[in-house]
Amino acid sequence: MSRSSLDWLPQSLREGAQPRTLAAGDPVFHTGDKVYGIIEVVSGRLHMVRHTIEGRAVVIQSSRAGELFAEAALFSDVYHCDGVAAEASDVIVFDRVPILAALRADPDLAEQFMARQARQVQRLRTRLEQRNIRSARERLMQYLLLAAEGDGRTIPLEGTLKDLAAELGLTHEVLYRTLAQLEKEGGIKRTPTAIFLVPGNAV
Amino acid sequence: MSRSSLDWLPQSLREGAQPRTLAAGDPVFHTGDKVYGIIEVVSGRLHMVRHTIEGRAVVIQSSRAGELFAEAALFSDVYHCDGVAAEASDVIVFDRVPILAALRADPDLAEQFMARQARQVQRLRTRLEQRNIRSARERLMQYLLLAAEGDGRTIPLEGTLKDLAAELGLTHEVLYRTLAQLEKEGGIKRTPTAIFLVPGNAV
DNA sequence: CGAGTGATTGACTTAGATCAATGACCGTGG
DNA sequence: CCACGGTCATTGATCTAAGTCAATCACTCG
Repeated sequence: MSRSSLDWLPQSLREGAQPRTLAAGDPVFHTGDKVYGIIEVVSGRLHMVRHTIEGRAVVIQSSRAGELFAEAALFSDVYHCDGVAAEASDVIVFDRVPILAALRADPDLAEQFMARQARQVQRLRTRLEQRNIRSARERLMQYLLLAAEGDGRTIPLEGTLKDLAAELGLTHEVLYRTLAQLEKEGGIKRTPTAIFLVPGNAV
Repeated sequence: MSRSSLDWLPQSLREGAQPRTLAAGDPVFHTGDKVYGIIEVVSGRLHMVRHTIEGRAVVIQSSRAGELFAEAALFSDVYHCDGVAAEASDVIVFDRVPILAALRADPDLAEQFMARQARQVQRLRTRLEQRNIRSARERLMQYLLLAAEGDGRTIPLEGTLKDLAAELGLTHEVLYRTLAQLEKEGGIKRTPTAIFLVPGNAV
């Protein structure tokens, strides 16, 4: 569904853009930096991170190959989060000014951009909703149900389980335990790269 | 800052719009309904609600006088949440089609709309970040610091404390206790309509 | 072959959820 | 005008699930 999701960016923009190669952990911007543009992820994975008062790092957004990163920053002066490469990644940097100009000039482009932002908002709302589920088990199940691919049973694992724990707002230990328990009870099956829901074992 | 935030909607759109008066609890749309348009809140307060598997209601967005409600739905076919009036409210309903047409026709309007959506995204991210703070006390403090008005000390209370508890993802009991404790320790002062931070008593 | 990290499991603690009860404060209808 | 049902605010007692600390094993990367 979002495989080649950037086809809509006009060729003229792609030409002025700059490719960069990042190693895992490389920063792409810091909180407070002036916004220079937005980033397309060609391969790998970028994370948007904030730090709580207690120093805990929070992954706020994760963009994978074919997705944009930090779109919302287009309309800000400075970044409000840190951006880092979660793994070795190739990206393309689009300068801010030409993008904004293109959005003004091309209503189709603008509409698509708005539609993406709207989806982004809805996804964030969904995540927020998830967080209102207190039970680790139910939270995880809710996530798995929503994250299941077309067949409704397969959840491919991008990144590590630790990342998943962070996204769910759980400690990794609790996630491991809950997964182990669900597996023992037959609700899910696991491989290193995916989780499978076993139909008929919901709750 | 967001007092008269809807001035940017062109007069032509306002003319075709329909006013409605809502009593507390009145629904404005249900999950799965076809999207008919977006809503401006003239007075009162609208809530976007979802229901978790366990039947708990989650307030996902709250729009107050002068704000738009369910903008993100413009680009969807059906609503993904329930919309209800949190209190007696006056609203104006803008039909979907003319809004979309106006956004295509007017680059300024489109740009402003995109900027709003971007802010929306950032606000949601901030809320998500808040949820990663586990301690009720720190979560509350973080909220108060961010929600403080210009003077950096006053947090006006819209709605009930129960609503605030829901927004923070805490039970109301815990919120009451935490507020009581903070007050006892001198970190905050309270009136029925506002909370005041006492400088020099952070953390 | 270490150093670093992820995955996993055990033991223990605690903060927040839950259950429960009370008083204040509506608004409303008789 | 007042009694009554409803909700909010508040506080106490108790419980439990998630967090925390800790140890082990398997990998991978240089």
